[in-house]
Amino acid sequence: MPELPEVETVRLGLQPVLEHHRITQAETRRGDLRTPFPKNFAKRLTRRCVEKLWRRAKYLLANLDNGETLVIHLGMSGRMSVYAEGRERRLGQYVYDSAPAEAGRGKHDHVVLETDAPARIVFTDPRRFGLMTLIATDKLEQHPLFKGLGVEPLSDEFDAAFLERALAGKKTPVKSALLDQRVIAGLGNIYVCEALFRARLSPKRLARNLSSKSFAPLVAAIRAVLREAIRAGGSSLRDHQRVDGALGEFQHRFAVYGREGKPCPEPCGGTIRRIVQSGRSTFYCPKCQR
DNA sequence: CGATGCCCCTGAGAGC
DNA sequence: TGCTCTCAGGGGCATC
Repeated sequence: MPELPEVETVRLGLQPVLEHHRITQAETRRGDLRTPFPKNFAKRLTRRCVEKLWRRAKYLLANLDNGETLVIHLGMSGRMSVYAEGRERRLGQYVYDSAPAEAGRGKHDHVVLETDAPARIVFTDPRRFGLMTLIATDKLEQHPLFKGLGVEPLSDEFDAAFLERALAGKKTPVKSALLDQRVIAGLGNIYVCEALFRARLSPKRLARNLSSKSFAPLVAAIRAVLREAIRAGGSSLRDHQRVDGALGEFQHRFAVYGREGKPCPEPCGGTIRRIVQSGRSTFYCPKCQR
């Protein structure tokens, strides 16, 4: 589920109760997610202060005051819920409820953190494709999870010249190239489809065959769709929610994703098609995407 | 190097 | 309130 905008939405929601706050208690409710939790995971989190909460690609990272970083990946169905202790109150843009006794005791609630905000943070992940681990902060960049990651699409580094260089000579379809986290870090299936639609590029075009003048509009489309999606709180299809349980809104603005058989939103008269590329669904308008 | 398929796992929705 | 099938926002791995 969660692509860059959803992870960023979760980060913004966690920030007020996690950044510059101390973890007073940590609990894992099973031994593993996609991979086992590291040795003494809960113990190593307990009494640590979070100095900074940030995002790289689709990973959430919490720098701790002991030189380790808590790394979180939401996989396909991962979710974070925040409950503030005590009376309901406003923190940042979210309203938190006090934590009911059962919060964090659900079938798919795997990790529960208490912080001195005070707040309870619950990680829920039915499919368990998510990941939580601890990595020495000064070795993050060399770690296998991060070593090969490409450019952040919302950074200044990501421009037409970069993308032209990155895709040069690639025989793979542009859709697959944009999904490749070694090229651009954080794009997923939804936003690649939406960005290609906005740039009027066929997902089937080979990356190396894009004309030089198509990179600037493609970069602009990627950045715009990500920014709009973040502003909308991400897309809620099945699992994604804000940390207060509210739904994202961007799914109502999809031009092509999940709209197979429906008319193209442009007045071209085309019909949205679904094809499969690298094992994932691609949605596009064959009439206006060339 | 690149493309494809399978795997991890659970739940939702469609079709019967 | 059945059963079976397909599909899902990710990503790692094996294979050809």
